[in-house]
Amino acid sequence: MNRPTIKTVAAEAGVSTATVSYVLAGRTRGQGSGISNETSRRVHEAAVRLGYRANQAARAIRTGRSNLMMLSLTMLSDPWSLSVSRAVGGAVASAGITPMILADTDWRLAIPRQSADVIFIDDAGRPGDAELLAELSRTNTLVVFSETLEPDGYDVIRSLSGSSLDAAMDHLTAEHTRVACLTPAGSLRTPAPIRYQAYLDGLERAGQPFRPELVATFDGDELNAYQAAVELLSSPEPPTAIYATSDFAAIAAIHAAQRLRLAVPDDVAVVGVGNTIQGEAMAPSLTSTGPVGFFSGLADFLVERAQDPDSPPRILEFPWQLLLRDSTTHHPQDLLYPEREVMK
Amino acid sequence: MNRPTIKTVAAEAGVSTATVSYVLAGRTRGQGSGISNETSRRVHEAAVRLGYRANQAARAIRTGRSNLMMLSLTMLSDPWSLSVSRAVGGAVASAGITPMILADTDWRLAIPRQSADVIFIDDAGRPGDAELLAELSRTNTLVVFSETLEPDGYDVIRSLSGSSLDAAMDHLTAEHTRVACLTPAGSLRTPAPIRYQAYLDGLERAGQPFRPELVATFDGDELNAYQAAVELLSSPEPPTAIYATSDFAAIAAIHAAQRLRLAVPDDVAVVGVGNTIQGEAMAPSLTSTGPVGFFSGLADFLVERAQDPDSPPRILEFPWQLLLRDSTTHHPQDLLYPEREVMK
DNA sequence: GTGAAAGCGCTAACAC
DNA sequence: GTGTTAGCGCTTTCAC
Repeated sequence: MNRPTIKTVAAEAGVSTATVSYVLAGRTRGQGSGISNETSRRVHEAAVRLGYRANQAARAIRTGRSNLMMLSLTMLSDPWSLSVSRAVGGAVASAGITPMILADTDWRLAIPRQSADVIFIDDAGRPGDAELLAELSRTNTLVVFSETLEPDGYDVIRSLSGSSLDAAMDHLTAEHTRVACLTPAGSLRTPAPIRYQAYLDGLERAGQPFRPELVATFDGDELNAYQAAVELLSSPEPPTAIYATSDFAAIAAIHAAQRLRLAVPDDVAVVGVGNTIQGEAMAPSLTSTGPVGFFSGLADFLVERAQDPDSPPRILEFPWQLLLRDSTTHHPQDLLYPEREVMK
Repeated sequence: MNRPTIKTVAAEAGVSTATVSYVLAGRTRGQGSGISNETSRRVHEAAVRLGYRANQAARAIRTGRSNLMMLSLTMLSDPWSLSVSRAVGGAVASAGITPMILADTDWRLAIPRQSADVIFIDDAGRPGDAELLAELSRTNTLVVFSETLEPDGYDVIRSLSGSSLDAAMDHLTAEHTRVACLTPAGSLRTPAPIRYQAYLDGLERAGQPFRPELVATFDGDELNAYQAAVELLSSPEPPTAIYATSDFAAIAAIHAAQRLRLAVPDDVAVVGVGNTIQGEAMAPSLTSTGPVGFFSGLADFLVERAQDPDSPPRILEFPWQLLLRDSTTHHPQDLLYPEREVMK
């Protein structure tokens, strides 16, 4: 399967490799001058006849651009990841960029082995990540989603969840005295991640005690979240409300409740975090807090960055809102609790 | 951000580029001879100090191998796609191959622009695909999932659903006289895809009439499937059983039923196709038909093919079984209806 | 044990 | 209008 090269095509068309390169790049050469229609036609014909397709690696080495965008998505099954993929897929279409997903892989190990014009990283929060990212950004164009990092050679995408998480907790504690939390096991570290901290703060604001038995943790994906929720809801004194630190966990909690024949929201109210389309579309629709315009904003920024790698690193912030839906209230209102506007 | 090259490292370590290449490849040079420990140490130190990382494009152009596996997954949100991703992620780990997902994109357009050591294509059935794949396989190593294509320069992965789909329909028609079908809109073409044909055949075998109003179609993903199922189940004379041509559609149908306060399986029984982990884990667990050992078998084969691109194209077939679970029967049995063994 | 050098396929000055 | 040519960063043969 000896692949035809630009040389083969040049020979076949009876022109030089340079001409082939120019013709196939669709460029008119030099200024003022161009390539004759006759030559162009011959080259195209030869290329088609031979089944020629440019070697991307060779092009990349020469131009320094791969026209690749890499999305490192740590948990692909998370609806959040799927939303990112979908939004990016739409945004890149016209830009000649191909988005590739690096799934369920630790970017800390994988990035050094790959390259792309721009790399999006969806989880950077571990100790040491700041240094590692600064180091990697010397040789890669990085866009990092993080609620805590500051730009340092790389861009930071941030969604300001702060007071909307508080609003979510207040929404629950206003009517419930047994509010549980469903969160990844890693959340219990100190200092607590912002989403979990909001749970602790919310209880305190409401003057409610912290009960360890109301904190359910899980490792990994929705199946484990589901099992954790089943256990939580099967306990002797089950919660009447669940604050889940992600939409997918909240969705798993609702499925768990339905499995146990508990009515949502009557027997148990559920709120998520992230405001995903999946939560919005499920039944009952999921009350959640999330950034507005986040996915399309992220996608547009990634495309912009892929095309202009050298402009100074930026920070992009998205305001969050609490969106009340059927999983916490029977009478869906169009009420939003708008966050102060912090878009920049 | 001038990236250090092998040259930079060579200068820093006071050796030649060839030596650097050998040291960093971890190879002992020539036969018998080797690289002195001292030199090796100096090179490694220099590489670390400079933050050197090999340019993959340059390596690819030289060796003809990218160590990349491309998974073209047409509908990423489909649990089937996630299972493929997960299985492959596990299988490649030790082989030094990085799997990249090309999501929600038409491979017919995208493949010519990219390259990888091996490319997996998950939907090839359109007219003209056979020719296009044969053409592409001249310059790519392809593994194609298809129930109809034959190997032709590329490998074919096939799951033999045939009689297990019949078993699924027989399972429904044995107890139901209003069996609906939930399937993508594209299925209605002639000739009918095998999964939809099995519905038609099943009705006929049972001597039941075909009722157009019991065929619900949808475009795209689970949200649309969900809506189609809601409509179907809200109709004046709703079905008492649904044959969905995929697990994700079946899962959407169960959610739709739950939304409408219909009990599964009492008010409506549901079977899926594909036997995904999501269907197995949901509540009620989903009766489905699917290949056994498919995902791990596919993943292993992809890795094998990535490492040995030149052995003759193969066809890999996986037998299907009907797995009875809670979405069609109240007393989950461990009964399997084993397909005749056709594994090769 | 190590270095020199060729060349992978492509692009972009520059020459004519 | 088109051809020549110098590399991009890397691997690998061959010479020392």
